[in-house]
Formats: sequence, structure tokens, C-alpha cells
Amino acid sequence: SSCGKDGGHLKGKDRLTARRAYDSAAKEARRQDILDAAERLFAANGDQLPSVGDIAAAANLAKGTVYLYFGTKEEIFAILLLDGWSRVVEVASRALADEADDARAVERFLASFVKELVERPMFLRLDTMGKAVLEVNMTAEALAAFKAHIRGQLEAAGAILEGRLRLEPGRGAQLLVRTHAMMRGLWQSFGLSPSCANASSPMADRFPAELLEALTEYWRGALQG
Amino acid sequence: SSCGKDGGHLKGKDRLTARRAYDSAAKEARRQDILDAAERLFAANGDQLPSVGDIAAAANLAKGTVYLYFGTKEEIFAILLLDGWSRVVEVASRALADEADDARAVERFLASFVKELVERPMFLRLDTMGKAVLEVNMTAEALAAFKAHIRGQLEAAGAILEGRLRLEPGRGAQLLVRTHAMMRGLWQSFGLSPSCANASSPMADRFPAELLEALTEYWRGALQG
Amino acid sequence: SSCGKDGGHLKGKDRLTARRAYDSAAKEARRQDILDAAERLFAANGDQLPSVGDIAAAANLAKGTVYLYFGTKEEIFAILLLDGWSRVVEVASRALADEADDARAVERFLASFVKELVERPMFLRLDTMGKAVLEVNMTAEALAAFKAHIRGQLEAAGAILEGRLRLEPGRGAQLLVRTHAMMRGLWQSFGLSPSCANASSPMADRFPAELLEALTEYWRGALQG
Amino acid sequence: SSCGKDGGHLKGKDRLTARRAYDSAAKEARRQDILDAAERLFAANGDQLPSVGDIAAAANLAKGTVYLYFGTKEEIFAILLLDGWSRVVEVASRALADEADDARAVERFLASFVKELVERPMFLRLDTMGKAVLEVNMTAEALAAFKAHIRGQLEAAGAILEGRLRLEPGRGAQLLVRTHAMMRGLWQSFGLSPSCANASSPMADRFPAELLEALTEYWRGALQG
DNA sequence: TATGAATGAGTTTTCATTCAT
DNA sequence: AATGAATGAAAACTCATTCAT
Repeated sequence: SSCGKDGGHLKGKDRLTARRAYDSAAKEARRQDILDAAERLFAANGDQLPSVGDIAAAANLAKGTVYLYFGTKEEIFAILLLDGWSRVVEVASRALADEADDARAVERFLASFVKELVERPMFLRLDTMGKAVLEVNMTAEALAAFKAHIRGQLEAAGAILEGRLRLEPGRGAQLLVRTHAMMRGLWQSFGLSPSCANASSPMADRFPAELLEALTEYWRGALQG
Repeated sequence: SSCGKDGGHLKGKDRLTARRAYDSAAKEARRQDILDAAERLFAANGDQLPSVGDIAAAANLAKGTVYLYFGTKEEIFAILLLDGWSRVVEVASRALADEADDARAVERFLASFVKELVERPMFLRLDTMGKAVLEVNMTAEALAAFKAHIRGQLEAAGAILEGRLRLEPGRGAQLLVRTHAMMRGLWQSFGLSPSCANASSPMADRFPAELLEALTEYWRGALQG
Repeated sequence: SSCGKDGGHLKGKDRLTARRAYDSAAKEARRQDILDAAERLFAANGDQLPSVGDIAAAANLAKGTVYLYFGTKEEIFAILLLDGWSRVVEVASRALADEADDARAVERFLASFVKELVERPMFLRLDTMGKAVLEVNMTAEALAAFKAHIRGQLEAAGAILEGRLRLEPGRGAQLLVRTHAMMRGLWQSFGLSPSCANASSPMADRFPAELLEALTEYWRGALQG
Repeated sequence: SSCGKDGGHLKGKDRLTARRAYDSAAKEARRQDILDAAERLFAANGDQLPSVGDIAAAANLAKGTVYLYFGTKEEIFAILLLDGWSRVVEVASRALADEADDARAVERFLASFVKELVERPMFLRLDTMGKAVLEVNMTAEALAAFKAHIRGQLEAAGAILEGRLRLEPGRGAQLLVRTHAMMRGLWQSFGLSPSCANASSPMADRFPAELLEALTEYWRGALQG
């Protein structure tokens, strides 16, 4: 706790009232604070979503304030998941465009995809938690929005794929869904929770290579058909 | 009355004490009763593990008795999962042997695998619940045993594969892991909880075909390399 | 969107600042706006006092503004109750004067009283909520003022009664208190909350007749003594 | 806290596990303990229902145990109310029978009724809390049972009245409802919460006399018609 | 062996009120 | 005067697990 940039020094242990976010920039910042706190906590802690109380404390806010910005704890993590997914897709898509040869393009796409994922284990863990954790306790509304958003992303990324590789409509999204599926499934077999990440675990180490290999095999079969 | 929300009223006793299981056959039967009750409840109910109280009631036992046979609620479901996995692997392996031609053998193996799974949605659901639900609250010991058992099964089935398809050692298990991964991941995208299974849901309907197609693509790529 | 359960999402501002009330006429109008909003909400909703947030929204004001005009949520409803009570007493008193014969006068008084009440179920509901709801969270001061005001009204109305029916001093107020008591009690037995008012409810329908009958019996006994 | 019979001396402040109630006598006793604790707390404290935590502590039990015996906090108090009401009705009914002359019988009935009530201010307070407090958060089922029970009592007591005073069928219950109404209403005007019961309060003192007088007037009018 | 009463940690969520702007 | 972001107290309820009988 004594290492790292705190950005400021709190006098006592009792938190003061947080500065109020009046304009929308400040509000967005606060929202982001909460998201960051949630992510930090989840990354550090592990297999379960942290409590709202902990998130609030980590964001230096009162519990109620969190509910000013999010309707539900699960909503917070759904958004985190969406954001993570966005970044992954974006980076991988960019990699796809950088290469002229088709085979090389796919190769780079996959490599970039895997690299991006491996750098965000927290995203992987979140992604694999499943309905039982994430979709519990979310409004039908919020859930629908969440799923719609995902579908949108998927289709956009699918379209890029289709354009670059001259695939039939719908095929891009399909490949992505299956790629995602492979990732999710393999992570569940090989991934490690942070609580076990102490020793050099052979399992976790193998994940990137396994994933890349499996995806390469899959894409080979898929593009050849 | 066997599924919670009783509004608690401790009054007279109404159920008789269950017959005591002295010899090990009786004990095994009782153990199985509990497993059956748990499976039944989970199959019927859905996205969350049923409570120990409900399981005990469904098995016509007292809560404490359940703990005589299992250390933890999660243990029960881990075993259920193992059993389900056994059956799937066994059936699929058998299908593999029935065909002389390699390509046809794989084809039948996959078809059989998918068919078996689709008939046990409860197994799929359990399999995809993930650590966050299943591995929470299990002894390190039980967890290790659980994983060892899975590994054992995997390797046995892998060996069959290797024998039939003349693969290198280790390759069989690898293919199975990836097949499993694809299944898990796709189920999470397409699968449905029983609570939503009312209308003719296009998603759930698509799962078998999607899975078969994806696996076919994967195995094509894998066996060609 | 004006009744809670928004799922909180602090983003951009959408409502304009309300016109400021500088002179006392404008202030009085604003005060009335709040009271009206509160009444509307309570009439529509039912068994619980609406939240300050909802009242403010319904009055097109910010929450803080409400506290510029009232010290407490409960105060708002206490005033609403007072006002309702005023109107009822006034109308009933007028009915009393319109008739020459004593018995007929009482008869008309009661009929008018009951009619007035039945037309304002919201007033009845508010009146019967009791201390547990209304007097909680009110300043001793505000509470005292409230009760003093009621007493004042009561005595004024009592005086009218005494004059018209040639009763001893104090007897008018006493009759009114008991009349009020009968009404409150019967409403609690027969009255219906708006949430249950869907079907043709035999209970609620009987209230007016029951009340009139009971009051007639009471006054007969009281004036005869 | 140092005055009064504790009935025992606890060593430390940490409570030990309560003795288990195995047979139904012990269970009934435990149930009664909870009811007693709830009543004690409510009597002492006042305008709001005590929290389940407090009730449990007062009964020397864990919170969860309370929920073994009652489905809801409100259920506890509904039962308390029912019991209180039973006793009042019973005592008053007995008084009715003790007298040969009709007028005298009614007189004794009312006196006994008022006396009984005045001795149980806690019952009066509970009775006047109203739906907003008591019926909130109760199962539809429990609520229905509660109301059915009340109706039953009412009709039984009404029948006694009808027999003794030679009234038409239904008239007895009607008189009781109106008597009850008058009591409830007057208590709300005159009754005092324990928090205010410090000084010699003229209001509270007047309640018994007021009630008796009002009821006498009402019954005179009612029986004469 | 079987029972089931007792435990109590653990979390979400609401909302009246304040007060910086 | 008006605003609305921030606060944080407050409580109900569940359920896995234990252990006295």
C-alpha cells in the first residue's frame, strides 16, 4: 500500500465527501472511476464479483453513489466486459487489414487476438463467468441492451472479416462466434484464477499457445471448406 | 413445498426417519438417491444450483444426511458433471469404432457426440456454469480429485482416439479438449436456460447444427495439418 | 420514468431550471405545486407515501427545492391532511345550517359528511395511515403545530354544532371527535387501497352505507342522552 | 438495566447457542419466546415495529432462528394482534353473560371491554398501526389467513352477542365492528406512544373515559333503533 | 446413521436529507 | 432560489454448515 502513485494524500482514514460531478465530463470521469475500481478489485481478487461496498470504497465513494451511476452491480461488469470485448475486436480487426496475403492476414489476426486476450486475463475471467453470475440480477431491459450491443459489435467485426476475406454475408460473424467459443472453452480448461496464480502454473502458461494452435486449426478447416 | 419459500413454521414433525443404510450397498444406493435428486432439481430449475435443503427434501432425507455422503453441495454437482461427461465420452468413443473409413469415423464420432449432448442439456448447463459457481466452496482436496478424474477420463478417451486414427501420443486428448472447448463456448452463446425455454427459441434450436458444423470445421483443419 | 426504479444513470442534464419564485405569490404557487404533486401521487399509488424524489419530479422541481418549502416529507402530507379535513368540515357544517328541523339537520349533516369523504378516498387513506407513518420523522415543533391546527379546526366546527343544536360548550367538538373516530375505524375495516380496487369489491362498496348507518346510530344515542 | 428479574446471569456478552427445541412442546415454547420478545420490544419502544435483529437478540436467538418460526417480521406482529384481540373478546364476552338484565349486561360488557383494552396499550397501538405497517411485506397467503382468522373471531363473538341480546343474525358482528372502529379511531386521537408517555399526559388519561362514554352512546343508539 | 434446529456471516438496495455550486 | 450529486444508515433475508440428540 505504500508503493505506487496515489495522486494525493488523504489526511485521516475517514473519507471525505467526494467532489461533486456537475458537468457531464466530470460525470463521465466518475463513472469511469467506478468502472476502474471494479475492474481493479476483480482483477486482484478472483472468482467472484466484488461487493458493491468494496467497489464504492475502492472508488472513494459512498455506496449510494455507485447506484447513481449504475443500476446494478452486474451492470458494471457487463459494461466492463463490453469494453474489453470492444478493444479486443478492434485491435484484432486492425491486424487483419495490415497484411496483403490472405493466409498471412488470418495468421496475424489470430496472433493479435490471442496476444490481446492474454494481456487482459481479467477480461477472460469475466467473459467466462457465465449467466449464473453476470446475468443474475440484471433488469430485462439492461440485459437486452447488453446483448444487443454485443450482437452489434459482432456483426460489425464480422463485416470487416467478410470484406477482407471475401466471405459470404453472415459468415464473418459466424467465424467470430466460433473463435470466441473456442477461447471461452479453452480458458475454462486452462485459465487460472488469480488466487492460484502464485506458482509457475503449467496450465496457465500453456493457454496462449494452446489457443493459438486451436484457432489456427479451426480457421484452416473453416476457410478451406 | 419442496422448493423453498415455505415461510418457515416449525411445528410438528411429519416425515419419518429414513431407513438406515448399514451395508455399503445401501450406502451407495443412498448416495445415488442424493445425486438423482440433485440432478432432477437442477434439470428442472435452471440457472442456479438448487439448495441443499431442497436436494435433501427431494431425496426424502434430512439436510444433515446429505453431508454424511458429500462434503459440500458443489461436490455433488462436480460428481454429476463427471458422470455425465463419462457417458458422453463413452458413447462417442463407441461410435468411433463402428466405422472403418477414417473420415466417416470422425463424422460419426462428432454426430454422436453432438447428439448425446443435445439430449442432456442439463449436463451442458452444468458444464458451463464455470468455476465461479462450481469450484467455489470446494475443498482443495476435492477439487484436485475432481480435476484428476477429468484428466484421467480425458486421457483414456484420447488414447482410443489415438489408436483409431493413428495420432501421436497426447494428440487425442488435445483434440478432445478443444472439442470440449468449442462445445462449452458455443453453448454459452446459443444455449438456453430452462426458464427461457418456453417459446420456440431460434437460438437454442440452432445449437446442435452450429456445434456440429463448427466441430466438423475444426476437425477438418486439425486432421489435415 | 417519474416513479423511481430508473436503474440510475447519471449522464447529461435534460430538465431546465424551474422559474424562480421571487415574490410571495409565486412562492405560494410553488408550494401548492408541490402539494398537488404529492396528492396526485398518493392518490394514484396507494399504501405508502411517495418518495420525495417522485414528488419533486411530479412537480417538475429538483429534490432540494422541495426542502425549501417543507421541512420534511411527512410535513407535506400532514398539510394535505389538514386541508382535506378543512374542506370536509366546511361542507358538512354548511349542510347543517341549511335545515330548520334538528333531526333533519343532523341527518343532512351526516349525509353530507359521508358523501364528502367518499369522494375523497385519498383523504381517508391519509387520515388512517396513523402515527407510524405520518408522525414519524416530523419535528416536535411541526407536530405540535399540526395538532394545534387540528384542534383549532375542531373547536371551530364544534362551536357551529353547539350553536345550531344548542349543545353545551365542548360537546360539539366531542361529537366530532367521535364521529371522526368512527369514520377512521370503519375505513380501516372496510376501506380499500387503490391497488386492490380492481374488482368490484364488496367491502369497499359497503363503506358508505356502513358509515352512514353507524354514525346515525351514534348520533341518535348521543343526542338522546 | 440493573433493576428487574433477569431470571439468569449470562457470563460474557457473547451469546451461547440456544438449547435446541426438539419436541413440539419445546418448539411451541420457543415460538412463544419470540412472540414475547417481540411484544416486549414493541411495548417498550413505540411507534415502529422493532427489527428482526432486535427481536432475535431479545429472545436470545440468532436472526435465522426467528425465520425458522415465522416467515416474516410482520407475521409475528399479526399473530400478536390476533392473540390480543382474542383475549379482549373473550373477557368481554364473559362479562356479557354474567348479567341478567339486558341494559346491565351491555354496560358490563362495555366496561369490561374498555378495561381490558386500557390494560394492553400495546395491543391498541398494534391495532392502529394499519396496513401501511402491518400488511406490508406479508405473503398473500399469510395475509388471507390473518384476515380469515379475524373474521372468524368476529363472527363467533357476534353470535354470542346475538344470542344474549336477541339480535338478528349478522347484527352482532356489525355492532362489534363498529365498536372496534370507535376504539381504533379514538385511540388514534387520544392514545399516546410510549416515547411520549413520560409526563402525566392529559390526553392519554382521558382515553378510557372517552371511549366508555362514546361506546355507551353508540350502543344506546344502536339498540334503540 | 439420521435428524433437523440453530447459527450468523454476508449483501443489496433505498431514500431522506444535505450542501456545494 | 434552484439544483441534483453525494451521502450512509438501516434491515431483511438466505442458506451452507454444524452438532446435539
